[in-house]
Amino acid sequence: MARDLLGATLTVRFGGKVRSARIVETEAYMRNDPASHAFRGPTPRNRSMFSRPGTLYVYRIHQVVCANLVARRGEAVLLRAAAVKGLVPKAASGPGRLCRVLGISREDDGEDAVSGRRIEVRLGGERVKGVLVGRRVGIRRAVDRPLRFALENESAVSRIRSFTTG
DNA sequence: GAAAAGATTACCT
DNA sequence: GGTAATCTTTTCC
Repeated sequence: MARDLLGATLTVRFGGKVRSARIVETEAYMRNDPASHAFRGPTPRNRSMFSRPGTLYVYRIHQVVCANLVARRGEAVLLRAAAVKGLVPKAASGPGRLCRVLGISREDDGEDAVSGRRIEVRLGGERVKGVLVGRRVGIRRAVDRPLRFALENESAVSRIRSFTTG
């Protein structure tokens, strides 16, 4: 699903406005994955990660928030970068910047992104080409698993140098 | 209760 | 390339 979300459209509704973005970088956090927030089972923070597929899991880290989409119960995809319509490419390069520029906050934690009240993810439909694969960023455990995905030739992708495949 | 760690970012050299 | 800022959650006593 992390792969399939590349090229998907993420739409967020503010007050009266709509901001739309193309997802260009993701990471997968799986079951039995020591790097996953869900590894040690449900806690108050990661509760929504065990909810239905399509649920948003939004958490705070340092000074920022990051957003995930639940793939299966206990597994989620971190949205790392997107190309936002009408903004410079680097505006949403990185999970914290992505949430900031799209107005995603912890109040969105647990919301459904498929039926889409405020936030909606719509898959592109066609299979994208030129997918880069690499190690996940910023983790200390399970660092070697190839669970980071990004689109080639997208300047919104963060830390492009660290990819191993592509 | 207290301490440590962290799916980051901005700014430094 | 490295590190400080900053604050919430988890874990441990």
